[in-house]
This record gives sequence, structure tokens and C-alpha cells, in this order.
Amino acid sequence: MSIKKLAEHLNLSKSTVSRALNGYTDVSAETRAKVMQGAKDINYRANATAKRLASGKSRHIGIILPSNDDMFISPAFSKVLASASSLLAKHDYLLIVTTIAPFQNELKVYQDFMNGGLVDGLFVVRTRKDDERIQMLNQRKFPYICHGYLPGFTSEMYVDVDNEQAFYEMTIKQILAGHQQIAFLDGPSELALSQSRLEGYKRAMNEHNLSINPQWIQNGRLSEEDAANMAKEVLSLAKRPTAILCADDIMAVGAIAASEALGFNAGSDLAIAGYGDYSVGRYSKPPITSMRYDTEKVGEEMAKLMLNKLESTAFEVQNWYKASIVERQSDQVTTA
Amino acid sequence: MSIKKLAEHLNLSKSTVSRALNGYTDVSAETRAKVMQGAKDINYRANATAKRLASGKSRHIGIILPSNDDMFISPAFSKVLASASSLLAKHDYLLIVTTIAPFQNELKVYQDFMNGGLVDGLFVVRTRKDDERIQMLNQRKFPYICHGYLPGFTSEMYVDVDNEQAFYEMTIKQILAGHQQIAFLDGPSELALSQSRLEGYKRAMNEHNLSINPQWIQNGRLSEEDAANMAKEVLSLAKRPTAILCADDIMAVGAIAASEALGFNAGSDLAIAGYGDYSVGRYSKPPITSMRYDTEKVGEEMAKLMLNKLESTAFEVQNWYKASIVERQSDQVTTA
DNA sequence: TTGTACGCGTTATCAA
DNA sequence: TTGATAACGCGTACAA
Repeated sequence: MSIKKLAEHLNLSKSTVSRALNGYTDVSAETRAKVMQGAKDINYRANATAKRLASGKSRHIGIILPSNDDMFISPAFSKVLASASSLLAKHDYLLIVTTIAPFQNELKVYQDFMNGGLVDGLFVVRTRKDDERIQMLNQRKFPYICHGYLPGFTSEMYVDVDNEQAFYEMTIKQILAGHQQIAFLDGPSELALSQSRLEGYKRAMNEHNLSINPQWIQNGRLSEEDAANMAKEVLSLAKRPTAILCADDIMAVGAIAASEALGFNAGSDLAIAGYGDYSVGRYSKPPITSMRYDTEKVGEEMAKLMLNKLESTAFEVQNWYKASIVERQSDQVTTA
Repeated sequence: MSIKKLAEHLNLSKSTVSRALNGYTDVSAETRAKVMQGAKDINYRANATAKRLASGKSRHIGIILPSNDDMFISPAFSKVLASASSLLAKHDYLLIVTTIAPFQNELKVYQDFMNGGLVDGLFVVRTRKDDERIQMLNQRKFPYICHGYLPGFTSEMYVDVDNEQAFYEMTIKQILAGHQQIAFLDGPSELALSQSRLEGYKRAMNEHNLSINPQWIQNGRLSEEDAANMAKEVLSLAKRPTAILCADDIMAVGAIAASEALGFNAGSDLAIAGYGDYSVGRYSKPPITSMRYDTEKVGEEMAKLMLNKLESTAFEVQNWYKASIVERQSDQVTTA
């Protein structure tokens, strides 16, 4: 009713009004001015739903967050999203995010997002091996960009942090500091990023001919609680590890608490390191040695990849980001 | 094209198919079964946009997060949202959240959400005095529910935690422990919740005839960094406070760090307390005395209020939630 | 119980 | 440069 009303109000046809409104060139300057003014006058607002139905585009990008823990979103990814959202907004795209409750079917939520142009594209995060989401997206030929590399991905469809290399370097750091028994508290085992991190750890250990006790490797949620339990586990082993690597700083906090409860002093007789450079790690006691990467850039990259896919833009993209060590006190051991 | 195709495929009319699909009673069981089967067969999926245009409803609820800090969302609110999202999902509503970049116009994003039925309702959080968002919503008669009470709100439109009472109680706790000089590191001053918290603090101080040094009251973002700076500020005063109340646990972490840097021992010669019962506070050193409220319930309540407004449901609602003290070590002072 | 016909607010095609 | 007119995919009075 709206554009029609505006047209009647101006004694013009709907089509002309539409063209004027949408910046087409084949409209006289005079008419366009009249239309713009009339729109202000009657406070005209285009109906987004109708636009979507007619044009087939929504200018919305979606992201469906997994509901692993009780957190809606992790602090690190929070920054990535804020940055992606910001760049998309500059190109007049809106990022909409939702989460799935434990009782909901993940694939169904993805379908709801794809059906009928709610979003023009989807960000997929926390990719998994044989990810059914990817399969569905491919099958439907729906535009998507992944945060997290998977074998077979081509450079225009993903961005990732080199988790393998990151944990390789962190492990090497501990080895060079004299550690031989290094535990690794990893994230959920089904995640591609957990697997990569484990690979990095293993590669470093192997390179230095250090044998790995399978019990040193634990998997759990990226929470203080799970990490504390896992830390207790590895520290109760007959031959306890002298260093504990954690999949992120939150886990490191939990590991530090658990180790202190057992009488170990993180940062002096036990080395603990995290990942992600969360602010919690900077203010922890001891401050947590961690690894940081450019979260802002990664978010922008996701947005750029999406725009390249959807629009005619041709941003240069960088698929891999490197995490580098942030030296702090939690892994300083006085007696090696 | 889709429902039409399905209809042709089944040799039925579009309307009959539509009715069968949407559970109308005036369809023969036989026909309905045929339609359902046919839908499976050709993998029919209703176009959400078209439904929206025809029905005027989207079954989407929106929430626009403010872009105050670099966080997409705070840990406490993360849980609230997860819970709201979950309850909404049970009623077949989808919660979509977005954030606004610093360069974006907040009101414009709200408008985009309202235009053309992207969402049926909006959650408004972090309400402010003379909130322009509320004014716009009222003017447009757009359904909304607030997290954060504002004068004039009626019981069906908001849910809130009694921030005034919470900080009154926390302040009283410190007074009863012997403190007379109590600083208060509050959140951004424009937020209604910051104002309420300040009121509670003042009421407790006044009741006990304790005068307040204006310099004891500071406002800043809910971040470790801002809190650390503010703590340094108040601890450098000639007559330094013996207790510091913080607007949340993240701030308490920053305050503890700053005070230790200045040679004070939080938990023994300086009392520090937070709010929100974040996990970071449980693992802090010393563990942070805090206040907790039922985040899950609050989220559910938001969802229920929204459903009551949009649907024919009549959930009982509780507008106010109470935060209660979680006793830990950061405010234990050995010498009072 | 089923079918016809129209409306939802736009965009897009084709003439004029 | 403008204006009819037909999509877009679905819901829904109203008629059959």
C-alpha cells in the first residue's frame, strides 16, 4: 500500500517512484527530487519483506552460534563478530546472529535461515570433520564462508588461524624451557580446531623425540570447570606433567586453580599456558602466557570473503592468520 | 512457484495445499496425508519471506546490542540471551541479535528492524533515561519488552534486577564490617542500571550517616582496564577508601589488580566486591565477593513477556528479580 | 471439503 | 523518461 500511496500522492506511477527511490539513472532529476521530497513528507518507509520477495535479496548475513556451553559466545569470537558486523554494515549488510538451544535441531535452524531469503549468506563457525552443515550448504548451493579450514576448502571460502602452528610453537617453547612431560588440555574433540591444536602439540613432541603419555591429552569444554577437572586428572598421574598447555585462557584459569588446590605453584614449579589472549589472562595470577592473533582482522576477512562472494567486490583476502606468543608468568619455571 | 508446483504435482489447488500444510481443520485427513507426503517427496520448503508478506508476521524477535565496548556481549547477558532464545524457540520464535558499529546510527538500525516485518517484536536492553529508542517504539506502536525498568513502565513491558536494592545490601554489608569510607566504581552514568546502583549505595551510606566523598564515585565502562584506572584514582586520595564496590566482577578484577599494584592487599587490608557472579570472579585471587541473580529466569521472563504481548499466552510474570550476596574472600578485611 | 480470486508491497519487463 | 502489467510465494475471504 505504501509505495502505491506515495505514487498516488505524487501523481506518478509506482514504477517511477520505485526507480527514483532506488537510484536508477533513467529518472529525471526533477522527478527524483519530487519523489524524495514526497517520501519525507508522508514518512514513507519501504517494506523490507516485500523488497526481499521481489528482489530475492535481503542484505542480511546470518550466523548460527553453537550452543556448546552456557555462553552465548566466547570473548575472543565476540571481537571477531563485532568486527565482521562492522565491515558488513559499511556495505549496507546486516549481520544477524542466533543461537540454538540444546533441544533444537541444528540443521533445521540452518534450513530456516536459508528458506525464503532471510539471509543472503551464512557464516559457519567451529567447523567439524564431515560437517553436515557444509554438506547441506553445498547441496543447496547456498553462499557461505567458514571460520575454520577443512580439507578441500578453496581460498575464497574460509579464514582460519593456524592452530597447528600455534600449538606447535607453544609446545616447542615449553620443550626448550626443559619440559619433557607436557600435558595438553584440548577443547571438544570433534572440532577441527581442537584437532589442529593437538596435531601441533604432537608434531613438536615428536620432533624432539618426546614420548606422549595418552593420559596427558584430555578433551573438554572451553570452561574453567572442565579444565580444572582435567588438570586434576593429569596432575594425579604417577609421573605428573611439569607443563600444562590449555586450549584457551579460560581453561588456563581453571587449570591454575586446580593445580594450586593440589599444592602446585603455577608459574614457579608448574608451567601453564593458554591461548587467545583474553583479558582474563592478563589479570590472572600469575598472568597467563598466551597466544594472540588479530581478531579484528579475522572478522574483517570473514566479511570481505562474504562480500566478494555476494557482490562484485574483489577484496584481497588472507586465509591464514598466525597466532604469536604473549610472554607472561604462568609458564615460568624456576627449577627446570 | 513452490506451493504452486506442489499443488500441480498433487492435482490440488494452492489453497487446499496451503490449508493442509498449516494444520487447518477443514481438510480431509486423506488429502492432508497426501499433501504431507507430496511435500516430503518434492522436498518442499515454504518461503519464509512470502509467508511474512502475506501474513504480516515473521515469528522473529530482534535484539540490538549496544556497541559500548569491544565485546559483542557481556558474559552475564550472554546467559540471559541464551535462555530467552531457548524459550522463544520452544514457541517457534527465532531470536535474532545484531550489534551496532560505533559509526552507525542506533535509531536507524532500530528502524531497519521494524520496517517490513523483519521482526515482530524487539527487546530493548540497557535502558537509559529519556531513551529515544523507547520514544520511537512507542510512536510507531511497535511491540517491545525492556530489560531495565524506567519510570512509567507497566508490568507487562519490562523485567529487571533490583539494582538499587542489590547495591544497598552490598554497601550495608561493608558498613557492618566496619567500613566508613567506601568507594563505588559504577558503570556508564547514562545507563539506568548504573543510576539505580548508585542510588542503592547512597541510600545505605545515608542511612548510616556516612558522608560520601564525591571522588569516591567513579563512572566507566564495565572493563578491567577502566576499573583499574578508577581504582588507582580512588586509592590515591588523601583519605583512601577502605572498601571498593564495583559494578560487576570484571571491574572487580581490574580493581584488585590496580590495588595490588599500589601495594594494597585486596581481601585483607582492602575490601573489594563485585556483582554478577561471573565465573571469572570465582577463579580470581582472591575470589570475589559478588552478587548473583537468576540469569536464566530473567531471560525466560523476557521471552514470556514477549509471548504474552504477541500471542494469546498468559504467562505469569515476575518483573523484579533480586540479587543476593555470594560470600567470598575479596572483601574480608582482617583489621577493621 | 475444495477451488477461485485477490491481496501483501516491491521489483522488473516491456511498451509507449 | 514514464507507465501498465506481470511476477515474487503465500494466505485467505468467498464461492462452489
